This record gives sequence, C-alpha cells and structure tokens, in this order.
Amino acid sequence: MAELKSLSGDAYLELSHGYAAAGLAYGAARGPEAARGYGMPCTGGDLPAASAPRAPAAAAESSGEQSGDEDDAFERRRRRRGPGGAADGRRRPREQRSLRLSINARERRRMHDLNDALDGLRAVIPYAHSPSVRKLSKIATLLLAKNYILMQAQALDEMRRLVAYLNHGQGLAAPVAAAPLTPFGQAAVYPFSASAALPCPDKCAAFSGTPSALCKHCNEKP
DNA sequence: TAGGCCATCTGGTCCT
DNA sequence: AGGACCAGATGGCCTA
Repeated sequence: MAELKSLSGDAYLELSHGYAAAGLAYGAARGPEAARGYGMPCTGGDLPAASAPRAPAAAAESSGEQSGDEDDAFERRRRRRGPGGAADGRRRPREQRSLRLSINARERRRMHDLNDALDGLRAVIPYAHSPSVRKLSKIATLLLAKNYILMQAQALDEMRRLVAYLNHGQGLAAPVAAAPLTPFGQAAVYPFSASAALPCPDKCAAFSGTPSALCKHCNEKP
C-alpha cells in the first residue's frame, strides 16, 4: 500500500487524514451503536451477545442462544451440501448441528475479542475521536498504528541524539555513539532521517552521522 | 449502482 | 477430541 511505502515525516498525518476524513458524518448517519459494528447483519442482528457490547463475564454464548434466522441459514446450507454434510459424517445430524453452532459461537467470540483489541488500539492512536467522525476501519487502524509507532521511535531517536549532543562535553556515551536503536533494539531504518540533509557544521552530525531535526545547525539552509 | 467495510458462517489445518 | 487460528464465501449496510 502506498501509505506504508512513503514514510516521510508526514506519513502518519497523511494516512490519518486520508482515512479518517473520508467518512465524515458516517457516524451520525449510522449512529454510534451501528458504528460499533456488531450488528450481525447476516442473521437479522437479534443475537443478544452480538448486537450489544459484550460484557466480560457474559461470554456464555451457547448454541441455545441462536436465533431462528440462524437456524434457517443452517438448514439452507445443509441442504446445499447434501445429506451428511462436509464435516463429520459419522455424527448424527442433531449432534453435528449442535457442534457446528458451538464452533460458530466460539468463532464469533474470537472475532469480538479481536474487535475489542482493535477498539483499544483506536483509543490510543491520536486521530480525530469524535462522534461525528467515522471510526477508523480495521486496516486503517493497523496502518496508522504502525506509522505512529515508527514516528514515536524516530522521536525517541532524536531525543537520544539531543541528549548525547548536550552531554558531548563529558565525552561520548558509548551506547548512543553506536547505531541509533529503536525501542525494540533494531537498527533504525527510517528513510527520512538523514539523506536529504547536509552534514551538520556542529558536532551532532559528526557524532551520530545523522543530522538531527532538533539541532539548529542541521536545520539551517546553506 | 458499484465499491468499501463489516459480521458471520464454514471447512481446513495445526496444536495441546 | 477439542480449541485456536485462518481464509474464503456470503450477505447487509453505507457512501460516493
């Protein structure tokens, strides 16, 4: 995706703008409940555990809670597959159906957990949180989070360089003099950090090899 | 109306 | 055997 390939300093904001602004008034039209997205459109949305935010202890979804619509859907699919079905032909139909429903419920629960985690991620990504703004899609959430992490890592790197620069009079601190590290211990691979800038006339560029946005010399145009 | 996004169902695969 | 995970299919809702 193009957003990921361009990791310029504004990549995060560009992505945020592109995805978040695309659906203004979406939330207002759909309503916050609908925007949460657990409406279960396939089955008419009348499953209690699916149409409302799931209570932590209310994971007691069982096959007994399936709606009549789901029964119909099951029957339709069963007829399409023919007698015996594709799963386990040795099971009696009732037993087989009960097993299928419990598997479905488990999968539903798993996806709800995944969506809860995505909601948690959305909550900590800085973007326009507003009832009138459509919530981030799943893919946008992941891409935005990735770029945000990269941005934070870059900022941390800049701060480290600044600290090293300020402490330069007392000698070079070995850990900082080495290749700049991300919080995860990997070498920084930001394509936007150094290449375009000229060497700093001061000591920061000579020191780290990478001009710093926090250094006034690095930002001076020739 | 087409396309995007989503929830759900389903069968397959892997792991415990 | 049962559960977790995954990907494909399906159908609904919404926006441009």
